[in-house]
Amino acid sequence: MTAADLTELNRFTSRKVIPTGAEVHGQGEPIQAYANILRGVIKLTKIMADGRQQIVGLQFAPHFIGRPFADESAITAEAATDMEICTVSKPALDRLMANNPDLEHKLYNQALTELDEARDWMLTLGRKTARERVASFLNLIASHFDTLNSDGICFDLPLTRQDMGDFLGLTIETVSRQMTRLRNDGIIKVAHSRCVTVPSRARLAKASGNHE
Amino acid sequence: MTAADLTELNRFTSRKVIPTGAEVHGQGEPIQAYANILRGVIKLTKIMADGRQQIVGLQFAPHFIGRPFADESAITAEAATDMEICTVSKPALDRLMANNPDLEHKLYNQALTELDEARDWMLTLGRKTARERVASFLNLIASHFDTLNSDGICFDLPLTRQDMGDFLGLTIETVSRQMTRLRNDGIIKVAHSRCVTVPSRARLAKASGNHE
DNA sequence: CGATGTCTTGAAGCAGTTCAACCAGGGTGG
DNA sequence: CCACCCTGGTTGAACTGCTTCAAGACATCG
Repeated sequence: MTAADLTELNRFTSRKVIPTGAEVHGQGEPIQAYANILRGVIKLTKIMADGRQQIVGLQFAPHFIGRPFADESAITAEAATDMEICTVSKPALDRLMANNPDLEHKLYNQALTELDEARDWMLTLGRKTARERVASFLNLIASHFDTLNSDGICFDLPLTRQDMGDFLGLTIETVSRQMTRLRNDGIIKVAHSRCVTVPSRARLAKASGNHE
Repeated sequence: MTAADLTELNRFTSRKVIPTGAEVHGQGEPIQAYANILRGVIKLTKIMADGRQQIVGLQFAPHFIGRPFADESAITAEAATDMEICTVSKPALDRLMANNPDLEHKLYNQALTELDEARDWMLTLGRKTARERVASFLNLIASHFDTLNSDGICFDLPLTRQDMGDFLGLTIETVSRQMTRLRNDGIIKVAHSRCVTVPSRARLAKASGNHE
């Protein structure tokens, strides 16, 4: 967004710090506000009546969260980590968007990116093996937290094993087993179960099925 | 779209009839044109290097096809049935969109709908059983071709069993087996493998896992 | 009619789930 | 300071739902 957009927006926004697990908005509830992520990771989940759960998207800073032009949300947005967000009341942003094609254009672009990501993930869910799925997830996270170290890329996983399972369409046990397999194969190094080092992005990408 | 939009568009469009299996544009190819579906069904697929395939979306008339603001397509768009489309050159529509926030707004809205649909399907791929997936697919088609009959809703499947498998993340054999199971359970009636009758949408929805 | 592509059915195999036990870290309270 | 528990993670063994492989049925078309 441009500085002007942001200044305009700031008049209707409020900054919030929210803890892991907090719900930003719930599935089936009316939408009252949008938000921007300043720090942390949001997970977007869908829940079936019998409790089965699927994470349908992860969003990182400085992403926009919300579903314009709908009264009710079909998904739950929940803090995967401790985070900081900047909320905007729905009517305020809707008004701003109506008068500002440029803003709408930017949000449109983000929606298209999310659509590309969602479709990428559909391939992962529909056609990849458990090992490839876990590698795909690690690869996704690596692409967002690329703290380069002497031994490669190093990062903390923003998700629990349960969340990883819900994102990958697997059980927690399968995720765990595939993590140890990837560790034994030397594709990742694991310090304390949440802290991962990737010596070679290329090898990880290969394990994820993205290249032949 | 408004009549004015359409008139403007028509100056840069050409109508085409294309047969089943024809590629509208291919994965990894530069995007040269958009299109509107007048009749028939488009399948959007992603293919892995080793040949595994996933259909990431189905589009029906009068949907718009294309990925604005990208030079290259990440997916293949292919005719699932014989169809009629109306193509628009990319530069022409891009120009029109830049000068016409209303048009962009409409396309934005469609992208958001596609995003909702993609995320719905992620739940299907990640967490539903084979039976539920096949029922979900039939339910999806039923919602687009609701020719009401004396014995319920009746329609022709626009996809082969292979395509259904690629859409559902299943093999062709599993799709076939679940179709016969749904038939034996009285949830559908099948005339000639492509022609299906649904006596009760409610029972089908229940089998798809959407209600408890 | 054979020939070809699409669909169904059966039997065996296997990847991922389920169930259960165990382990590690990190509060908390006695 | 240690026993306690509690949450999150790992590992093992048995099971099962889907896949794989193989054969046969059905329809359409030259």
